[in-house]
Amino acid sequence: MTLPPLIQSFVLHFGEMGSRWGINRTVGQIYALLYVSPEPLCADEIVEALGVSRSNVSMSLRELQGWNLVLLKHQPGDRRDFYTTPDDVWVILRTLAEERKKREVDPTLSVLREILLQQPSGENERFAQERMAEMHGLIEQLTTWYDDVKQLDAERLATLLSLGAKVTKVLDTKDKIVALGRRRSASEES
Amino acid sequence: MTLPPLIQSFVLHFGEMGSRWGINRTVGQIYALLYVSPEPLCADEIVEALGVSRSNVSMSLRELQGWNLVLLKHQPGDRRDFYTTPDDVWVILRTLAEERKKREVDPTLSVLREILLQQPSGENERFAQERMAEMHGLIEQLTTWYDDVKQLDAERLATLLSLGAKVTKVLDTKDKIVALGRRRSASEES
DNA sequence: AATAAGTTTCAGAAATTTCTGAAATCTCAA
DNA sequence: TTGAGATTTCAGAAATTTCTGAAACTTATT
Repeated sequence: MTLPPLIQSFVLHFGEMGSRWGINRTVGQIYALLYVSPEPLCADEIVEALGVSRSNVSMSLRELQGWNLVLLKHQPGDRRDFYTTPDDVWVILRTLAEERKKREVDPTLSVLREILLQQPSGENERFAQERMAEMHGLIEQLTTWYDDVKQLDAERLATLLSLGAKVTKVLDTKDKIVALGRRRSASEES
Repeated sequence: MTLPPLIQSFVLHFGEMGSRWGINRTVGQIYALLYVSPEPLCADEIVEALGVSRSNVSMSLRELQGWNLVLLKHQPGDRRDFYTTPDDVWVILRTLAEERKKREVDPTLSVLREILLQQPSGENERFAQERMAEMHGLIEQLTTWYDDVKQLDAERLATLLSLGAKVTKVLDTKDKIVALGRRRSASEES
């Protein structure tokens, strides 16, 4: 691997982190490399930069495509495939969230649903089912919220984010105003 | 492994899922088992239930303790350690979020910060640093939001969740009311 | 201090995952 | 149709992770 030191640290870090997520080292490194490259890279350039085998790069790129984390570009008059990452970090975040949900949350949700349909035999199973129902409920709440929020355009999302917990303050204020309005119209009626 | 079928499916699923996260099969299975058990279990009961070695159970329990995902209980007059999971699913969620942040996000943030302090030499490094700054910015926004929101009590959190994207509607309404208020006081002034 | 009941550690075995090189396949152009 | 340039596949090698059994350790009790 022969990369500028600053880029190399980044790439190596993503390689390490890879294993904490479900992805492997090479996949992480390739992603990092593409992310910081000004121009799309072709497979051989990646081989060169990271010092791993051609076939490994091929398989890893395939996996990244499965995650929708890389884009394929073609240079006119060149038969090779060139790869980049989407350049808007928010887009990347959404994709990541979507894919992780698909792989990590949805399967669990469907296993839970299936089990909850069954008839428990015995007290232990009954109790277990109750616990699973709690878990199922929580996950469902979270995914509903997520499905809802992911529709928002970047701007509103940013507003919400920067407000953070202050949103509850706004909610409180609104309640007060509504209450005030009610009182007012009540007194007007009398 | 000799468990009621309904519980067995759940435990096995968590074992499988385990590997999609960073945790291994046994750790996942033990967690699932404890989660659905009405009473705390001791190590030997887990060995019995899952059919894995005693030492494996010991190491896995240790790892779960590292994640703060299990609680140690003692029965009076019994020297053995008994384990459970917290029973409030919201507590579990918070713990999970906290620990994953610590392991997956914080290290990246600190690597990024470190790299961003360095002086880029050459155009490629300059560009890479810019990209890293974008990533750093996004992560920082997210963690600030998270640090903020995690303070909320369960009730408010639930309200926020169930509102979902509707929060923005409330925000819009509030803006209108404020605007209205401004217009009113402006006309009073004139 | 000896013992007993329990837990942890750790070196190596077993299993799994990742990576490679060689061969197969694909695809466009002549 | 052939061939050159490129990508993909896949069987096995290499590396890593997980799991086990045996030994070491801890701590309460006699």
